[in-house]
Amino acid sequence: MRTLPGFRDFFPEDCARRNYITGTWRRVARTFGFSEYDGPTLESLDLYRKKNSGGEILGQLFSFTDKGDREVALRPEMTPTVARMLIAKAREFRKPIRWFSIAPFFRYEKQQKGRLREFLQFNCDLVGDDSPEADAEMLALLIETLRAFGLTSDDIVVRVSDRRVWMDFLAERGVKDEAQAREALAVIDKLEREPREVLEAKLSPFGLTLGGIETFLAEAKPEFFGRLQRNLAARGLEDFCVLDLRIVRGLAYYTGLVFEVFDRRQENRAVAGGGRFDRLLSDLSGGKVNLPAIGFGMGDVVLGDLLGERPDAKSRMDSSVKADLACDVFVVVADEARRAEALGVVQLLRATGRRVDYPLTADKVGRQFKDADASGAPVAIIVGQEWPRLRVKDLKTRMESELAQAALADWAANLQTPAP
RNA sequence: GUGGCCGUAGCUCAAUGGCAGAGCCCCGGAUUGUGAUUCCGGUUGUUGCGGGUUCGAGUCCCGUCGGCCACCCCA
Repeated sequence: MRTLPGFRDFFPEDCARRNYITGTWRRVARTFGFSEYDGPTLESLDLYRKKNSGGEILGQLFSFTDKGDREVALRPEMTPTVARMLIAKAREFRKPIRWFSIAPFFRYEKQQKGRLREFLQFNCDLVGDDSPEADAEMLALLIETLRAFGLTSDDIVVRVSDRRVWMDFLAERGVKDEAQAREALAVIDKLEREPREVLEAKLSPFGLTLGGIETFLAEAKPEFFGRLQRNLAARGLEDFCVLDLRIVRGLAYYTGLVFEVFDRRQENRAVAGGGRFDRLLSDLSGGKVNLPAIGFGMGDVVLGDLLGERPDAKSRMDSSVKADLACDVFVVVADEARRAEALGVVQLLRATGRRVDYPLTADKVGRQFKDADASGAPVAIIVGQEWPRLRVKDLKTRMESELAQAALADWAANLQTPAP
């Protein structure tokens, strides 16, 4: 009895880790004025077959026929869903639209490090503005999100490219047909991975040479990148980005800027990726809605691995996990005859919003302190013979003081608890 | 989907073809109102699963499932 391959159980500690990641995503997106939205987990298979996704995603769909004979698929990405939502109500929202979502996705592929069949993804989209400043704003959001986890420009890098640069390059060399250009881009996408001879062979049908492309890669100084860097420099974020025209990305709908985030040591897969899709909404709506858009996705799997590997980021995550799992107060029932009073104390503390644990049945005081320690509570309230006075024990310093029962509500209101 | 390596207690691992073990974790105890560390005791196994070879298989062979890595691609 175990989970299906690529699917996960979330024990409390795993859940706390997930809460840390999703909570950080949500917090940063909100600081950029983004609103949260969501869509259905299950979609019509047609949504992905309309060849807007393309690439491998179609082959990785978790799809089946439902009891009503509909062909359906668990969503493998958010962009088609958000595109449909935007098309449905495009006129209702003030532009540019700033939306984010945090949701589970499914892809049927062989699981390995950084790749599961169910994962969470943070999706951010900026719709209705095609300016380079909008591009920079999205990269800033991406970078700030990673910074919020304690990652620095020594840990990660955003490799930035632009498909328009390549389209111009190809057009100048006679590759003008769009389908052909797309095939050529697929070869360029493999520059890092395939041997030179194979690349040469694949490029020659387009009238291209590997040498020509390498020269272009080395010498090209596209104008867009300088503008992007100046915008990011004004925010102090310029160290996070490098121009890397080798990034092309597999999804078919990208039209301009494209980017992927990697750890500097290149030990993991891409942490996040995205780009500009200025024609997707128009294409999907048959021209009814014509809004440019840029977006990115960040998965929880590679990010989680990376956070565990970087000491600073890890200690940040660990302390959040600890705070998430801990109680605020442990009530010790030192005298079983005072259990009723102890329950009153528990009730009062909980009413103030404190997380409270206590022994459900009679237990030795020594055992109770052990449990108090394990509960993670920084402080214990001891209810016993001295009632209506209470003893307050700081579980770290082991110092005790006395508190009148009548003063308990005020004491609880002033209790400092670490932010989760 | 293709290839390589791996699969023993909840976890980390040990056991020449010859009685399946250790550490950690967990639970209980060390004269009844105070939790570090310590000491004592206890539970935990269809050796992933199914066949085969052998007097005898955790160990060798075949299959299968699962995991890791690479390819493919990407969050």
